[in-house]
Amino acid sequence: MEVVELTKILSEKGLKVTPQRIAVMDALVTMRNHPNTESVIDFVRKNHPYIAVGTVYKTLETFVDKGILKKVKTDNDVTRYDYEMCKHHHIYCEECDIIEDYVDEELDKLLNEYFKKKRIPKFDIKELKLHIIGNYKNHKPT
Amino acid sequence: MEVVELTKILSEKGLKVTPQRIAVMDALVTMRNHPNTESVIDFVRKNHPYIAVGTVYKTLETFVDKGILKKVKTDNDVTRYDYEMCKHHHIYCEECDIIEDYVDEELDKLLNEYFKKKRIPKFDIKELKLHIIGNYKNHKPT
DNA sequence: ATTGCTGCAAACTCTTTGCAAGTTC
DNA sequence: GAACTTGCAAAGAGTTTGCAGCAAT
Repeated sequence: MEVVELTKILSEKGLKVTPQRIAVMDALVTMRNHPNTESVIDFVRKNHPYIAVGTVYKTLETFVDKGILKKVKTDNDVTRYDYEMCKHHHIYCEECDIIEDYVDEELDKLLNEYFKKKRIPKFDIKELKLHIIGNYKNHKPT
Repeated sequence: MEVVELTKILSEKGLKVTPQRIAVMDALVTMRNHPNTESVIDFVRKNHPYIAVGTVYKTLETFVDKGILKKVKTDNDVTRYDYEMCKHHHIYCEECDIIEDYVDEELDKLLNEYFKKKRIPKFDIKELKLHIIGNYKNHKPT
Protein backbone atom coordinates (compact mmCIF):
# COMPACT_ATOMS: atom_id res chain seq x y z
CA MET A 1 0.00 0.00 0.00
CA GLU A 2 1.15 3.53 -0.71
CA VAL A 3 2.72 5.50 2.09
CA VAL A 4 0.15 8.24 1.54
CA GLU A 5 -2.65 5.85 2.32
CA LEU A 6 -0.94 4.40 5.35
CA THR A 7 -0.32 7.92 6.59
CA LYS A 8 -3.98 8.69 6.18
CA ILE A 9 -5.05 5.68 8.23
CA LEU A 10 -2.79 6.75 11.06
CA SER A 11 -3.54 10.46 11.14
CA GLU A 12 -7.27 9.88 10.92
CA LYS A 13 -6.99 8.10 14.23
CA GLY A 14 -5.01 10.95 15.75
CA LEU A 15 -1.78 9.01 15.77
CA LYS A 16 1.51 10.61 14.93
CA VAL A 17 2.94 9.36 11.71
CA THR A 18 6.33 7.77 12.33
CA PRO A 19 8.44 5.53 10.14
CA GLN A 20 7.98 2.70 12.62
CA ARG A 21 4.22 2.91 12.51
CA ILE A 22 4.17 3.07 8.76
CA ALA A 23 6.38 0.01 8.63
CA VAL A 24 4.15 -1.94 11.00
CA MET A 25 0.97 -0.86 9.20
CA ASP A 26 2.56 -1.87 5.93
CA ALA A 27 3.49 -5.28 7.30
CA LEU A 28 -0.07 -5.99 8.37
CA VAL A 29 -1.60 -4.77 5.14
CA THR A 30 0.90 -6.65 3.00
CA MET A 31 1.10 -9.93 4.87
CA ARG A 32 -2.60 -10.71 5.19
CA ASN A 33 -1.62 -13.88 7.05
CA HIS A 34 -2.82 -12.93 10.46
CA PRO A 35 0.79 -12.75 11.57
CA ASN A 36 1.98 -12.96 15.12
CA THR A 37 4.24 -10.30 16.59
CA GLU A 38 7.38 -12.19 15.69
CA SER A 39 6.45 -12.35 12.02
CA VAL A 40 5.65 -8.66 12.02
CA ILE A 41 9.05 -7.92 13.52
CA ASP A 42 10.79 -10.07 10.90
CA PHE A 43 8.92 -8.39 8.10
CA VAL A 44 9.50 -4.90 9.36
CA ARG A 45 13.20 -5.51 9.89
CA LYS A 46 13.75 -6.16 6.20
CA ASN A 47 13.52 -2.43 5.62
CA HIS A 48 13.97 -1.15 9.12
CA PRO A 49 16.56 -3.38 10.73
CA TYR A 50 16.88 -1.70 14.09
CA ILE A 51 13.30 -1.35 15.17
CA ALA A 52 12.92 -2.35 18.81
CA VAL A 53 10.81 -5.32 19.81
CA GLY A 54 9.05 -3.23 22.43
CA THR A 55 8.12 -0.67 19.82
CA VAL A 56 6.41 -3.26 17.68
CA TYR A 57 4.46 -4.58 20.64
CA LYS A 58 3.43 -1.06 21.61
CA THR A 59 2.52 -0.15 18.08
CA LEU A 60 0.35 -3.22 17.57
CA GLU A 61 -1.36 -2.61 20.89
CA THR A 62 -2.01 1.01 19.93
CA PHE A 63 -3.52 -0.08 16.64
CA VAL A 64 -5.82 -2.50 18.40
CA ASP A 65 -6.90 0.24 20.79
CA LYS A 66 -7.71 2.52 17.88
CA GLY A 67 -9.63 -0.20 16.13
CA ILE A 68 -7.24 -0.45 13.20
CA LEU A 69 -6.37 -4.06 13.96
CA LYS A 70 -8.05 -6.93 15.70
CA LYS A 71 -6.45 -9.58 17.82
CA VAL A 72 -6.99 -13.15 16.80
CA LYS A 73 -6.36 -16.11 19.04
CA THR A 74 -5.88 -19.70 18.17
CA ASP A 75 -5.65 -22.44 20.73
CA ASN A 76 -1.93 -22.45 20.20
CA ASP A 77 -0.64 -19.67 22.20
CA VAL A 78 0.53 -16.54 20.54
CA THR A 79 -1.42 -13.45 19.69
CA ARG A 80 -2.00 -12.82 16.04
CA TYR A 81 -3.29 -9.71 14.32
CA ASP A 82 -5.87 -9.10 11.67
CA TYR A 83 -6.16 -6.04 9.49
CA GLU A 84 -9.85 -6.24 8.80
CA MET A 85 -10.57 -4.56 5.49
CA CYS A 86 -14.11 -5.85 5.51
CA LYS A 87 -16.21 -7.97 7.81
CA HIS A 88 -15.25 -11.59 7.59
CA HIS A 89 -15.24 -14.94 9.27
CA HIS A 90 -12.22 -17.16 9.77
CA ILE A 91 -11.18 -20.51 8.42
CA TYR A 92 -8.77 -22.37 10.70
CA CYS A 93 -6.73 -25.15 9.20
CA GLU A 94 -5.68 -27.33 12.09
CA GLU A 95 -2.84 -29.02 10.34
CA CYS A 96 -1.05 -26.05 8.89
CA ASP A 97 -1.97 -23.44 11.50
CA ILE A 98 -3.23 -21.08 8.83
CA ILE A 99 -6.02 -18.62 9.45
CA GLU A 100 -7.82 -17.44 6.35
CA ASP A 101 -10.49 -14.85 5.86
CA TYR A 102 -13.87 -16.08 4.79
CA VAL A 103 -16.09 -13.40 3.29
CA ASP A 104 -19.66 -14.47 2.62
CA GLU A 105 -22.47 -11.96 2.56
CA GLU A 106 -25.09 -14.60 2.09
CA LEU A 107 -23.99 -16.27 5.30
CA ASP A 108 -24.02 -12.94 7.11
CA LYS A 109 -27.55 -12.33 5.95
CA LEU A 110 -28.63 -15.79 7.06
CA LEU A 111 -27.13 -15.35 10.51
CA ASN A 112 -28.45 -11.84 10.99
CA GLU A 113 -31.94 -12.88 10.05
CA TYR A 114 -31.76 -15.90 12.29
CA PHE A 115 -30.83 -13.82 15.30
CA LYS A 116 -33.37 -11.15 14.44
CA LYS A 117 -36.03 -13.77 15.04
CA LYS A 118 -34.37 -15.76 17.77
CA ARG A 119 -33.16 -13.29 20.32
CA ILE A 120 -30.91 -14.12 23.23
CA PRO A 121 -32.56 -12.86 26.40
CA LYS A 122 -31.03 -9.67 27.82
CA PHE A 123 -28.17 -9.76 25.37
CA ASP A 124 -27.28 -7.22 22.68
CA ILE A 125 -25.44 -8.86 19.84
CA LYS A 126 -22.67 -6.76 18.43
CA GLU A 127 -21.02 -9.23 16.16
CA LEU A 128 -21.38 -12.77 14.89
CA LYS A 129 -18.15 -14.49 13.98
CA LEU A 130 -18.10 -17.98 12.64
CA HIS A 131 -15.03 -20.13 13.18
CA ILE A 132 -14.76 -22.69 10.44
CA ILE A 133 -12.43 -25.36 11.71
CA GLY A 134 -11.03 -28.21 9.67
CA ASN A 135 -8.29 -29.11 7.25
CA TYR A 136 -7.22 -28.31 3.75
CA LYS A 137 -7.17 -31.43 1.63
CA ASN A 138 -4.09 -30.88 -0.42
CA HIS A 139 -2.02 -29.09 1.94
CA LYS A 140 -0.93 -25.67 0.96
CA PRO A 141 2.76 -25.05 1.41
CA THR A 142 3.21 -22.63 4.29
CA MET B 1 -20.47 -34.78 40.26
CA GLU B 2 -19.93 -38.07 42.05
CA VAL B 3 -16.40 -39.35 42.43
CA VAL B 4 -17.47 -42.58 40.74
CA GLU B 5 -18.43 -40.73 37.62
CA LEU B 6 -15.29 -38.63 37.59
CA THR B 7 -13.26 -41.78 38.01
CA LYS B 8 -15.04 -43.29 35.07
CA ILE B 9 -14.25 -40.35 32.82
CA LEU B 10 -10.59 -40.64 33.69
CA SER B 11 -10.16 -44.37 33.44
CA GLU B 12 -12.05 -44.55 30.17
CA LYS B 13 -9.33 -42.41 28.70
CA GLY B 14 -6.61 -44.63 30.11
CA LEU B 15 -5.56 -42.12 32.73
CA LYS B 16 -4.58 -43.14 36.19
CA VAL B 17 -7.04 -41.98 38.77
CA THR B 18 -5.37 -39.70 41.30
CA PRO B 19 -6.86 -37.35 43.87
CA GLN B 20 -5.40 -34.39 41.98
CA ARG B 21 -7.05 -35.36 38.74
CA ILE B 22 -10.36 -35.95 40.40
CA ALA B 23 -10.13 -32.55 42.04
CA VAL B 24 -9.34 -30.82 38.75
CA MET B 25 -12.07 -32.69 36.89
CA ASP B 26 -14.50 -31.79 39.63
CA ALA B 27 -13.54 -28.11 39.40
CA LEU B 28 -14.23 -28.01 35.70
CA VAL B 29 -17.50 -29.87 35.94
CA THR B 30 -18.70 -27.79 38.85
CA MET B 31 -17.58 -24.33 37.78
CA ARG B 32 -18.99 -24.29 34.29
CA ASN B 33 -17.57 -20.78 33.91
CA HIS B 34 -14.87 -21.52 31.44
CA PRO B 35 -12.31 -20.88 34.16
CA ASN B 36 -8.70 -20.04 33.59
CA THR B 37 -5.95 -22.02 35.27
CA GLU B 38 -5.77 -19.66 38.21
CA SER B 39 -9.46 -20.11 39.02
CA VAL B 40 -9.09 -23.85 38.78
CA ILE B 41 -6.18 -23.72 41.20
CA ASP B 42 -8.17 -21.58 43.65
CA PHE B 43 -11.13 -23.91 43.46
CA VAL B 44 -9.10 -27.06 43.86
CA ARG B 45 -7.18 -25.67 46.83
CA LYS B 46 -10.34 -25.36 48.88
CA ASN B 47 -10.24 -29.11 49.39
CA HIS B 48 -6.73 -29.86 48.38
CA PRO B 49 -4.63 -26.98 49.67
CA TYR B 50 -1.20 -28.16 48.64
CA ILE B 51 -1.68 -29.12 45.04
CA ALA B 52 1.19 -27.78 42.96
CA VAL B 53 0.63 -25.21 40.25
CA GLY B 54 2.60 -27.30 37.80
CA THR B 55 0.40 -30.26 38.47
CA VAL B 56 -2.72 -28.32 37.59
CA TYR B 57 -1.16 -27.11 34.37
CA LYS B 58 -0.07 -30.60 33.49
CA THR B 59 -3.41 -32.07 34.37
CA LEU B 60 -5.36 -29.58 32.31
CA GLU B 61 -3.04 -30.14 29.39
CA THR B 62 -3.48 -33.89 29.69
CA PHE B 63 -7.23 -33.50 29.70
CA VAL B 64 -7.09 -31.40 26.56
CA ASP B 65 -4.91 -33.99 24.87
CA LYS B 66 -7.40 -36.70 25.75
CA GLY B 67 -10.29 -34.62 24.48
CA ILE B 68 -11.92 -34.25 27.88
CA LEU B 69 -11.56 -30.47 27.86
CA LYS B 70 -11.25 -27.81 25.22
CA LYS B 71 -9.20 -24.68 25.35
CA VAL B 72 -11.02 -21.44 24.88
CA LYS B 73 -9.28 -18.22 24.04
CA THR B 74 -10.52 -14.70 24.41
CA ASP B 75 -8.66 -11.74 23.09
CA ASN B 76 -7.60 -11.01 26.62
CA ASP B 77 -4.75 -13.18 27.29
CA VAL B 78 -5.16 -16.21 29.44
CA THR B 79 -6.20 -19.69 28.46
CA ARG B 80 -9.55 -20.85 29.68
CA TYR B 81 -11.01 -24.33 29.71
CA ASP B 82 -14.33 -25.74 28.69
CA TYR B 83 -15.78 -29.01 29.78
CA GLU B 84 -17.96 -29.64 26.76
CA MET B 85 -20.87 -31.80 27.77
CA CYS B 86 -22.56 -31.23 24.45
CA LYS B 87 -21.80 -29.31 21.31
CA HIS B 88 -22.28 -25.60 21.79
CA HIS B 89 -21.42 -22.15 20.65
CA HIS B 90 -20.17 -19.35 22.85
CA ILE B 91 -21.58 -16.04 23.94
CA TYR B 92 -18.91 -13.50 24.84
CA CYS B 93 -19.94 -10.57 26.98
CA GLU B 94 -17.37 -7.89 26.36
CA GLU B 95 -18.06 -5.92 29.48
CA CYS B 96 -18.00 -8.64 32.06
CA ASP B 97 -15.59 -11.04 30.40
CA ILE B 98 -18.02 -13.89 30.77
CA ILE B 99 -18.16 -16.75 28.31
CA GLU B 100 -21.43 -18.63 28.23
CA ASP B 101 -22.47 -21.71 26.38
CA TYR B 102 -25.05 -21.33 23.70
CA VAL B 103 -26.79 -24.53 22.72
CA ASP B 104 -29.06 -24.26 19.71
CA GLU B 105 -29.77 -27.26 17.55
CA GLU B 106 -31.80 -25.26 15.08
CA LEU B 107 -28.80 -23.04 14.45
CA ASP B 108 -26.56 -26.07 14.03
CA LYS B 109 -28.92 -27.48 11.49
CA LEU B 110 -29.06 -24.20 9.60
CA LEU B 111 -25.29 -23.92 9.48
CA ASN B 112 -24.71 -27.52 8.53
CA GLU B 113 -27.19 -27.30 5.71
CA TYR B 114 -25.72 -24.05 4.50
CA PHE B 115 -22.24 -25.54 4.27
CA LYS B 116 -23.53 -28.72 2.71
CA LYS B 117 -24.62 -26.63 -0.25
CA LYS B 118 -21.89 -24.03 -0.21
CA ARG B 119 -18.65 -25.87 0.07
CA ILE B 120 -15.30 -24.28 0.67
CA PRO B 121 -12.92 -25.46 -2.05
CA LYS B 122 -10.42 -28.06 -0.92
CA PHE B 123 -11.41 -27.74 2.71
CA ASP B 124 -12.93 -30.35 5.00
CA ILE B 125 -15.03 -28.75 7.67
CA LYS B 126 -14.72 -30.45 11.02
CA GLU B 127 -16.54 -27.99 13.18
CA LEU B 128 -18.51 -24.78 12.97
CA LYS B 129 -18.35 -22.58 16.04
CA LEU B 130 -20.19 -19.34 16.25
CA HIS B 131 -18.86 -16.59 18.48
CA ILE B 132 -21.69 -14.38 19.60
CA ILE B 133 -20.12 -11.18 20.79
CA GLY B 134 -21.91 -8.37 22.57
CA ASN B 135 -23.10 -7.25 25.96
CA TYR B 136 -25.62 -8.23 28.55
CA LYS B 137 -28.09 -5.45 29.13
CA ASN B 138 -28.50 -5.62 32.86
CA HIS B 139 -25.17 -6.71 33.83
CA LYS B 140 -24.92 -9.89 35.68
CA PRO B 141 -22.89 -9.70 38.83
CA THR B 142 -19.69 -11.64 38.32
C1' DA C 1 7.27 24.29 22.25
C1' DT C 2 4.52 20.66 23.24
C1' DT C 3 3.15 16.32 23.01
C1' DG C 4 3.86 11.93 21.85
C1' DC C 5 7.00 8.09 20.22
C1' DT C 6 11.11 5.14 20.27
C1' DG C 7 14.82 2.23 22.00
C1' DC C 8 16.59 -0.22 25.53
C1' DA C 9 16.83 -3.29 29.20
C1' DA C 10 14.85 -4.92 33.11
C1' DA C 11 10.82 -6.93 34.99
C1' DC C 12 6.64 -9.54 34.84
C1' DT C 13 3.19 -13.13 33.92
C1' DC C 14 1.86 -17.29 32.48
C1' DT C 15 3.36 -21.66 31.37
C1' DT C 16 6.60 -25.53 30.73
C1' DT C 17 10.24 -28.61 32.13
C1' DG C 18 13.40 -31.96 34.57
C1' DC C 19 13.85 -34.90 37.98
C1' DA C 20 13.52 -37.38 42.46
C1' DA C 21 10.09 -39.28 45.32
C1' DG C 22 5.70 -41.15 45.57
C1' DT C 23 1.24 -43.55 43.56
C1' DT C 24 -1.56 -46.33 40.83
C1' DC C 25 -2.53 -50.43 38.44
C1' DG D 1 7.29 -54.00 39.89
C1' DA D 2 6.42 -51.29 35.86
C1' DA D 3 4.64 -47.32 34.36
C1' DC D 4 2.86 -43.11 35.38
C1' DT D 5 2.03 -38.93 38.29
C1' DT D 6 3.26 -35.39 41.64
C1' DG D 7 5.71 -31.55 43.75
C1' DC D 8 9.10 -28.45 43.49
C1' DA D 9 11.90 -25.01 41.83
C1' DA D 10 14.14 -23.31 38.05
C1' DA D 11 13.81 -21.85 33.34
C1' DG D 12 11.40 -20.33 29.26
C1' DA D 13 8.45 -17.71 26.12
C1' DG D 14 5.98 -13.90 25.16
C1' DT D 15 4.81 -9.49 26.59
C1' DT D 16 4.85 -5.11 29.30
C1' DT D 17 6.95 -1.23 31.52
C1' DG D 18 9.78 2.94 32.85
C1' DC D 19 12.35 6.32 31.41
C1' DA D 20 15.74 9.27 28.94
C1' DG D 21 16.33 11.03 24.50
C1' DC D 22 14.29 12.02 20.09
C1' DA D 23 10.76 13.13 16.50
C1' DA D 24 6.31 14.79 14.84
C1' DT D 25 2.95 18.31 14.96
